[in-house]
Amino acid sequence: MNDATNNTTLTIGKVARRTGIGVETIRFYEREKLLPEPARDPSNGYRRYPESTVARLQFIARAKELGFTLRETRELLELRAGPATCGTVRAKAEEKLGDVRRKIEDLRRIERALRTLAEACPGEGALDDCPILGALEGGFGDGS
Amino acid sequence: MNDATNNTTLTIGKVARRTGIGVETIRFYEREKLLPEPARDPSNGYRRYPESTVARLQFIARAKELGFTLRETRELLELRAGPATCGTVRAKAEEKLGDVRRKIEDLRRIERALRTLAEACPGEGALDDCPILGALEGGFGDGS
DNA sequence: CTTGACACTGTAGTGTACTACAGGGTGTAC
DNA sequence: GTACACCCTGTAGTACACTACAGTGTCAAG
Repeated sequence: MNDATNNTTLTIGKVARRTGIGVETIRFYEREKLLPEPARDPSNGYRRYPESTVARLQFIARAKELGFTLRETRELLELRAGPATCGTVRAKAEEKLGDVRRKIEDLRRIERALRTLAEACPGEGALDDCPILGALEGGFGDGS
Repeated sequence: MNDATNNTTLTIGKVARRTGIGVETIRFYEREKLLPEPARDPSNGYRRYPESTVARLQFIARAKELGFTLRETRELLELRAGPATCGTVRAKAEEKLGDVRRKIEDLRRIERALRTLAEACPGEGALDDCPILGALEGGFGDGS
């Protein structure tokens, strides 16, 4: 992450506009260790972010939308930056894989229920005429 | 959801133990309209929940883990209970389907990156020896 | 130089989602 | 009757994730 070969760095405001994440939130993420402290412009103390920060922040935003807490997101990001050995990375990656696969499976259930619902409601009609309106329930928790 | 034919109803504590969700949270969900108000035992005013409440609460818990806000969860649950016509249900269900599919796609990306990571780290070795440790980044936001 | 946007640090406040508690009532076993 | 678990309502507090603000410095255009 050294931009010595590429001089393009961004101020915090530029990063914010690029990502739709507020400057205050970006500084918050730095405090929470989701972002590394960026280099500073020596002449004014302003943060200078590498271009890669944009992708990192977009990852963080998406992870939040997928139900990951900030701590979990940080752990995902640290997989490549933290542990000392490859074996540790592998073990942690596989643990996270289990979480991710479960989320996918659950979302698939919701998708199926919603699709069934949409296909069962082709047009006009009272709700009483849609016998599959209970499709959303029973799709969960009981191992179907 | 009428238990006239099935007398089994549950007190709030039983529902809480069955679901792992606290009684106070259950009452909170009722206030937030995620749960309908249950019938009451006339002799003491206690809530009596139908058996189906357990599945409903498990759905709510899982939806939260999947990144749905309570409002979004409520909207999902209201798909079968709210709008007046089948056509409206269909339109809303399809809107939600879009959200769900995007979440699935994003999770798939994370899954792939994690799998790549795990497979690239077969055992011991310094992190510098894992050239794919950057797999997590760049997997997002750019439509790669 | 003036003006307005942008940046800084540190503190305070907001929204969401719970969670705990106070005070009091109910049920059951001993 | 006692003790304890359970229930009720309503209020207050906590955790998480931001978001706003105060006071001050910096930059760039006019």
